[in-house]
Amino acid sequence: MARSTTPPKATAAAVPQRLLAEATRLFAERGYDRTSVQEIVEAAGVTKGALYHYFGSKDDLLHEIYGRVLRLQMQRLEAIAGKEATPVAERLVEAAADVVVTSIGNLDDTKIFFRSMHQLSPEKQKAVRADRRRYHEKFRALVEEGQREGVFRQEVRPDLVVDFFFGAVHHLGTWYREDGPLSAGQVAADFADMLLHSVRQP
Amino acid sequence: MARSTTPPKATAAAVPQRLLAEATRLFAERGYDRTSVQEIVEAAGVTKGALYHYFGSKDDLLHEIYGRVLRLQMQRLEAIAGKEATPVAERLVEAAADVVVTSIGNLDDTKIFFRSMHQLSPEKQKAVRADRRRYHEKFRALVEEGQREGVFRQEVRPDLVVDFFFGAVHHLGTWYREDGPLSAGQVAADFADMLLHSVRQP
DNA sequence: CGGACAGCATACCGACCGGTATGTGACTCA
DNA sequence: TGAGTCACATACCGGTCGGTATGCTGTCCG
Repeated sequence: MARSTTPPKATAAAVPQRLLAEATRLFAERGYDRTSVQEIVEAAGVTKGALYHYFGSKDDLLHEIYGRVLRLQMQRLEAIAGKEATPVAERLVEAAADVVVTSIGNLDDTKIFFRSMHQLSPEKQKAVRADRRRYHEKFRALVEEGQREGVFRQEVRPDLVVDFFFGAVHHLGTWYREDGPLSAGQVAADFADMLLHSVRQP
Repeated sequence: MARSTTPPKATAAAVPQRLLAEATRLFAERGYDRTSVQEIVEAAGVTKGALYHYFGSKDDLLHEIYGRVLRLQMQRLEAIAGKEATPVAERLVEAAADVVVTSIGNLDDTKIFFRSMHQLSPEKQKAVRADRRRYHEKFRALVEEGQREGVFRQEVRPDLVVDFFFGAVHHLGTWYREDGPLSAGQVAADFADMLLHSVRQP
């Protein structure tokens, strides 16, 4: 790995990246349990020896996917929530629309994320839950900030707002079709609009 | 089956009901693919012979669960949506709150419902999707009715409202805990409230 | 130039898993 | 009373799966 940055005459991408990409595709399509490691390595054009050279187990692949999603979303949320010059209602709308667009843009990841938590080993599951919790708390903080400022209604429970909205986001993986009539931006705008109306002072 | 309506000295309930109950519990806990028929029959106190006497296959059990959920929810929605004397906004709120309470009341069913669609055979999957579609259409009709009457905002897409809300409902199976601080009624009231505020004229 | 090691490929294993074929006792009915 | 059938139990099967042990080859370093 250290002698040449990227093999010049490789098939397409480096082997571990190819394995992860094909695993993502297959996990999203057939589900984790119904995808065999044999199918993954065949799709990537290698053998099991290669997979177990780079990954310790099948659910290491899954854990990688979860880590990728959480890192990306956490980073984007932090960037948006941190704009202290922007009114909180605008930041909430922007964060909501952004997570919808990003979830649709990586629809395979979204499908996997909300369906395959239980297939992780207990320790990895715990780690993922902790990260997701931190993410939700950051999102919830926006709602609480809006309530303190008086722009959002006091009677809604911030944690329920978050669970409500992210239920809808996770569900995207179930019904959204890339070739459907709605663009990611349209869905994002409507979802963010509904979220805003559900919390702001009438 | 015809000679005695219910065996008086049976273990607890009739065998097929017990099988379905244990299967539901196990599917919700470990997932469909990670529950073996051996585990199901052991939990029910019988053997595989009994299971395959009453059910054609493992995914017949799953299909039964889906049918049970859809029949129940469709029936309840029809009862609520049909109250023509009640204003549409009230009917929407009542239907929304009811599906939340019912989903929490049958939390195992809810967990299974939103996770295990892909484990059904293609034909059964098609049938379930068709039923769920009819259910969503009935719910969507309430939104459209409110828009025609002018009590709901025109700019929200009714189908997106439905996908938004039922995403949150399905997600209940992931985060709601029976022993948590929130009662089913509290969640139902808040969810219904958020739904109403997200669609009604300001 | 010769080990050492990374980067795979090959071959193989034991543990299930869903499903089936067959047996068997209790009960019904003619 | 005996033939038939329902309601299961028992035993078994072929196939698949995640994982591993081992072999091979090219490259880099000393």
